[in-house]
Amino acid sequence: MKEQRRDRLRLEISREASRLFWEQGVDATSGDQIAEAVGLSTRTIWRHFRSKESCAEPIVSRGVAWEMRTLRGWPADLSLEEHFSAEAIRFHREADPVEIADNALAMRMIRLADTEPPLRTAWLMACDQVEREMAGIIAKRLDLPADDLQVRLHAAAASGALRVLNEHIGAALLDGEDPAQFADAAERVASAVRRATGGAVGDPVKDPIATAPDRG
Amino acid sequence: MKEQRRDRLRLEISREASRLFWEQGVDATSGDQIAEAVGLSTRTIWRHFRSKESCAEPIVSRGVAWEMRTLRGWPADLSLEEHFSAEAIRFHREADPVEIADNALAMRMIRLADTEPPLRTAWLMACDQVEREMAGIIAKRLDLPADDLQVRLHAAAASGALRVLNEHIGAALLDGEDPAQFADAAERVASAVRRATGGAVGDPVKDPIATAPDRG
DNA sequence: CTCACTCGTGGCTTTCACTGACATTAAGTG
DNA sequence: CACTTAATGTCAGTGAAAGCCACGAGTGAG
Repeated sequence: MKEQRRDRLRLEISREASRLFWEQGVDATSGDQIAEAVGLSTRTIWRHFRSKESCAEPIVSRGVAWEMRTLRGWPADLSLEEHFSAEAIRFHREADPVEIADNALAMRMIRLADTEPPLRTAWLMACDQVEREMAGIIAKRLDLPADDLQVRLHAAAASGALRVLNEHIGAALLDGEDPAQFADAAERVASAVRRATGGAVGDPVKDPIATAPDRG
Repeated sequence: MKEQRRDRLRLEISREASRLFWEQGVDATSGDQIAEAVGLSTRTIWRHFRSKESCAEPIVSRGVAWEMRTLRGWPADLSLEEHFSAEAIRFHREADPVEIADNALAMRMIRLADTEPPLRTAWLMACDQVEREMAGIIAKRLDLPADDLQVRLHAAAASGALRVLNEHIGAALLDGEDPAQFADAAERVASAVRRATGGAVGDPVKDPIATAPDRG
């Protein structure tokens, strides 16, 4: 089965499962219900997900997908603040409605994770993946091996901060707070990462062609 | 049932479960086996633990119990380096054999968590608890509410760093590395926390009676 | 002491998440 | 069209977890 098609199906299942989890809770949602909602047999659900809770993983991962994509494309000659702000502006222009809907669903799952232990494990596992990927990005940026202890410490601290910000902003938005209040989310993430890594991650690692603007 | 008695029983179950997990793997260990090893009925096991994997949680938590106790007793007028080093020395003098055995078991579980996803979730959940408690400690120290965003960011970054150090040192010890190599573990933890919080957590928050020694 | 009451536990039973083995279908290829 | 292959469906398990009821040990009141 094509990787792409497989992932799309997993995402489709995850959307329905997340919706049901949100509407009636995790415990009250059975594998049969998920299967029926997607229009597949129950057996097929278990072929694509090893557990009921993990059905939420693809949607939950999408909650940090933008951050990860942005980090992966972080040019060596830009500060984190510069890059994140620019990408955030670009995102607001090119926002894909499907991605926005998935994001809202992801926020709900992360919020649910506050009270539903099985979902919290899914969220923490997703953040664990983020941490591993971030270790790779930081390692490349600092020109160190990916399993270097210092790199792992930076990755853990930075991804921990990223997780807290995601939980905080998501919860606030679900509580009906004004989204404009988080227009500076990119700067907040950047400064949190910079602080969590003691300044080791955040600066340009290569001289830009032109002089960089000051960062205060 | 008395809190204390209940916790002791949970710990007893956890010891046996962890031993079986280590000896024969998580999948190969059944709830019945755990029950038989402790001398309780299977039904009672499920009354005390919501899942098979979570049977490892109390032992896993003990892997960070010393750090948490030490943090809880961190006097306002000492730096983290000073306090941790002093406590580490004290621990080496007063080491309780039972605690040492539990610690070894905990290290094995954390190592197992590398390859067994269900145990990894248990480890991450334990670290999540550590983070929450650390948030309380940091909040008190900085005289801020426990749900303050900055406090949560510090707690996440600090507990993430603590987790990585635990994984790193535990794995090294299990691989037979010389324990003397980690004699400076306390300083490493302290400096990692200090760095992960941008220096916000680590300094004394109250003038000591006498002048504090320098910290380099 | 003893009756009543609570609480932790054991055994039996059920539910349901999840798996293995095999049948079936759909799509591609000659 | 027959043949292959991959994806899904069907059905009968397995085992983790929960419901239910009963037992026995403690405890306090009378």
